[in-house]
Amino acid sequence: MNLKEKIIHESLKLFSLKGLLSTSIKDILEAADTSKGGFYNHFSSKEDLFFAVLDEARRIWREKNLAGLDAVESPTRKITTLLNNYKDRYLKDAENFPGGCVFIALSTELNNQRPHLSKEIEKGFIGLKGLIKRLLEQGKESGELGKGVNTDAVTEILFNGMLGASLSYGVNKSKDSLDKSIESLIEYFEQLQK
Amino acid sequence: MNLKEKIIHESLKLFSLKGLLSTSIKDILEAADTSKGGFYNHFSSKEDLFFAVLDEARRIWREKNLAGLDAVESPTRKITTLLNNYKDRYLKDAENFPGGCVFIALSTELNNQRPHLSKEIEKGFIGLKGLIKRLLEQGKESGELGKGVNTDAVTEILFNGMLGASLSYGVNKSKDSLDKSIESLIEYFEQLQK
DNA sequence: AAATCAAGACCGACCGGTCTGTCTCGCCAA
DNA sequence: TTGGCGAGACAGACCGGTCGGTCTTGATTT
Repeated sequence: MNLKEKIIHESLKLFSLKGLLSTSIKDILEAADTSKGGFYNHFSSKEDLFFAVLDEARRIWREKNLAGLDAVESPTRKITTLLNNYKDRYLKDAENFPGGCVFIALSTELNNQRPHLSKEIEKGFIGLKGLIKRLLEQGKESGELGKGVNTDAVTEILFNGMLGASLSYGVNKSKDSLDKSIESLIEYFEQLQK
Repeated sequence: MNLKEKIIHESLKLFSLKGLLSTSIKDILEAADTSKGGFYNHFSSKEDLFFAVLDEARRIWREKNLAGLDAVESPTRKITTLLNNYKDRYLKDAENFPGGCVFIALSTELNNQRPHLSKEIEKGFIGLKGLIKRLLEQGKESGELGKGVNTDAVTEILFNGMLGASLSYGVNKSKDSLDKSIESLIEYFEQLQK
């Protein structure tokens, strides 16, 4: 791993712990064991780094959450797979996200102070919500979900449930509690398939 | 409103917008139209102010969310009242919380940087979760909820749903979306009562 | 020799907090 | 009634330290 990648990786961890604004360049330099010269050789500014970190975070998000999704045919089983990935592979990934979901940390921090940055993060949320809704509608078409199911409402509950679970996990750091949160969501979703 | 109250009130707004660490004393002085002398005459430090703001935020939270709850007898109707209060009286209260729920802003910011402060905020989350669970169990006793209802799981969904809805609202600022989030939660909860 | 990379001194701006000084107002004595 | 005084409220200069960012310098690589 070269210096640029190391800086991105360490910054990702720090951002997940402290957000963008509370992470100083000095923090990053110490974590990556380098200096101002080393840093500004690869990044033109902190904001430049932010976008690089965001790209890497998105890549990891997909890698963790979409793992094995293609191998599953059933849309409803894709959703439960996603939920389990989210719980076990993503949120518990303390190597990359020691402070919890970096998107939540960054979006709550930047919403009202750096709208142009938080807009970038919002795209990911919209994407996830869209994915859930698409899968639900496919589940309806395939007959796995009854025609009476309100896909919009279920999307809301699953999506907000995932966000809420992540937030709770950030606060209480309890894996048991996280498991319960997501398992409750899965239980709810499976009830719809009867 | 005297200066101390004004500082608390303005700080509450700023904390909801930018959190504690990103709000500078200078920001507060300008918002409250005062000076260092005025500020430190009433508060010994920024942390001292933090606790005063937290107290006030909790008072307002109760005032908004628990409004009319005593007048309702049915435990399940208490929950729907709470959800509607949360949506209409609390989250949309831009006067006190222009940046959205201040507890979420502060807890995500402070979780990993000021654990002793975020512990204080966590108490409120635990309290809300406990309230929901208690009401659900009362609903089970009174027969409004079937005996097969898993109160723990429903608590998870309602609580995380509320957090997720607040977080989403912070990101997209859409009242329509907020309405949909909470209404989906209410719809889900009412399904359980059949 | 040229290009690349990293070290760290340095810059102006801003941070939370301290301290001195000024002003106002209530209290009490004459 | 009035003059003097002390306490509290507030203004803002000032402190050491940290912020993001720039720039010079030197070492290493090709």
